[in-house]
Amino acid sequence: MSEKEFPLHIPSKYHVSYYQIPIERFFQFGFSVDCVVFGCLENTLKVMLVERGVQPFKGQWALPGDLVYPNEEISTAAERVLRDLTGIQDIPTMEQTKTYGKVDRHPVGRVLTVGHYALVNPDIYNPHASSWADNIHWVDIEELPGLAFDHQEIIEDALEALRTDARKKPIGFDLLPEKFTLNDLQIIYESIFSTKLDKGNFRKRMLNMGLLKALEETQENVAHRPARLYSFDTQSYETLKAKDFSFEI
Amino acid sequence: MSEKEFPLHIPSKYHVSYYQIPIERFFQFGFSVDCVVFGCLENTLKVMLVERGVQPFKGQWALPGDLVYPNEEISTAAERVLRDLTGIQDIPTMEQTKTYGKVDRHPVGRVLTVGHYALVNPDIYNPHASSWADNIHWVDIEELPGLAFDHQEIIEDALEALRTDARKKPIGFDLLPEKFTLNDLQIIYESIFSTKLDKGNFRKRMLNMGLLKALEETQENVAHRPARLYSFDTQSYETLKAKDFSFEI
DNA sequence: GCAAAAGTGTTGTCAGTACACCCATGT
DNA sequence: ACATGGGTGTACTGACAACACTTTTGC
Repeated sequence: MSEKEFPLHIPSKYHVSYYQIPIERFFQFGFSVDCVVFGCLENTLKVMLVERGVQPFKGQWALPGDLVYPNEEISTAAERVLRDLTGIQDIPTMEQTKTYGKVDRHPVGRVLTVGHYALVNPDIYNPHASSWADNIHWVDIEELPGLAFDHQEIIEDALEALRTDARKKPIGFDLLPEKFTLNDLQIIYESIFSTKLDKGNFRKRMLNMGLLKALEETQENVAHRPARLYSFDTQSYETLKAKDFSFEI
Repeated sequence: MSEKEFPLHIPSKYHVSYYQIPIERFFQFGFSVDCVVFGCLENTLKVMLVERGVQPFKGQWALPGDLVYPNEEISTAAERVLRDLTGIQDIPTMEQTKTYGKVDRHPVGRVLTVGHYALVNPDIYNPHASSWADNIHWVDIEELPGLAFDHQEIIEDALEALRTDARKKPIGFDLLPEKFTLNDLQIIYESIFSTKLDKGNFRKRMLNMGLLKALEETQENVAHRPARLYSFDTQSYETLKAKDFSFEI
């Protein structure tokens, strides 16, 4: 990308009249996006952290994030960050959480950042993590290291947002591969909410909702009765949503 | 406020190395806050709108909002907007909702805005509205006029956030005066969720939660049996919150 | 007395919980 | 055979919805 694509288009057409201050003075903010990427590895909810390759905070652990280009949409920027990191083209879930703008949060100047959370499934993150293996780590949400900027706070808020959303929308499925067992699903929810759930009751609720398509396949090579595999029934979800059905957990 | 308080402090210490673009280029964003102020008038949930006094969109209906000063916190800016408008010093509820940043959302340049919602009660908004009477209106949420910028969308999202929060936190009380009847409270919730609720069941739930202090006072000069007045028991709420009690409606 | 809204009580249903039990597979 | 997790059934309970009823005021 060339410098020409970054014109400095300071506006001058209007003035903020009430204080007699030229409006250019208000156009000196920097602006970034940060992504809290959740994944489920080893039956635990983890967050993707990177080692920063640029100043400030070079070498420290941080969330994947970047400055936004002057002509780039917020959501596009967040998707770009995640795509550059993992190669994912279509991110199933990417939600804005909150915006952080403390005057002194960035040593370079006044930089606001828009927090996001994303959910990725094992089909995706396994192959691609290796290309950046040195500086991408999946970290248990209970064991976060010291982080650059206010990224600790951003993660905490993202986790809260994830928990709220997970009660109302079937986003747990986005953390699973295409085919999964009911136990896989239960583990996801136990991990998100840090609780234990009753097996029988969990199964009944999930199956009664009509969002699962039972496949003919079962697990293989397990030292116990093999579990049936299911997949998320997107079509059924869309029809149910239309009739003011609501996912509740 | 003088111009001196608005220095142009373009940073130059660091460079974004991966594209060889000087970091100054990324510091050309404008940044504002917008407030969706909810109040309950005539037993209906309303939103405060203002007639814009400056360009762009001068003369059109819009949300109260303003550009943020380079050394001002986001929350401070939102409180300032509301204080300038209503004289309120301590806003009981002011929550960030979402950030809007479409490239073309502002005709002057790239301006991001952080949406907020605020709840105000009749004790406050009645006296102060008159000082700006010409250009402040309370509008029924079902009957919004055409609005400047993307303010329609900001209101819709704020209403959704209000509804979500109102189910989990006792914020309905912030829309009421100090002393209120159970029916007043019921009307608030009916208005927020646009539904009808059963009187008996609503009373039972509210009283059982232990968040209401029954006063010795009753209504006066009503053409029916006068209702008992209640106030919100802040102290009880704090103790209950500590024991992982959760408000649910 | 009557209208109007405050305030109380009763009943049935349904969803969630706890928990016990059987089933199929690898070693 | 037995360990392991998959999968099913039952009984209890407590919250909530529906609705009928009594009470207190002004006119």
